[in-house]
Amino acid sequence: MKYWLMKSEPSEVSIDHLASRSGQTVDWFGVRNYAARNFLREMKTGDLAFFYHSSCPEPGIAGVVTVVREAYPDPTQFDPNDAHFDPKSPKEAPRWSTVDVKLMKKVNLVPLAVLRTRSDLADMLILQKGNRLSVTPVSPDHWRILQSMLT
DNA sequence: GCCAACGTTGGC
DNA sequence: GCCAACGTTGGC
Repeated sequence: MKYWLMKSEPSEVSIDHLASRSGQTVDWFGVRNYAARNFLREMKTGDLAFFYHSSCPEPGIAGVVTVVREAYPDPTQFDPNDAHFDPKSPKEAPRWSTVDVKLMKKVNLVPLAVLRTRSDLADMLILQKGNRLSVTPVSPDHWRILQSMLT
């Protein structure tokens, strides 16, 4: 089993949106970056991920989710009315994938500013300068450390 | 709103 | 294949 960190803008899908959905499940639509997409395709049912709020007043880890459906074509790439429409994505070989994730637990936000104070987390991908990947792997060590910080 | 960093596009 | 231009991300 692997560990991940997945960014979402709370104005699009927040941890509370997820909690209020039927089955507390949502599909991770809209990833349009090849490196992030490749990580989505590596995910297996049962993998765990931190749900991270980005591009908002207080970015940070807001919850834990688990993968309940492995990668399948992201339907929004074929919808001309969707902001994530990709006219160049071939129907027979869809460019973009999504997975379904289910809420495990909501936690008290662990702010990015706190993550940055931790020398034992300094090499997390999310904390590297210029990192913009919306889906990143998390090492078992980092996962364990972060678990102990969640309340 | 600013801006650094990065990814993608497209001309050559 | 190079690289300039452009668009996007995302923290601050």
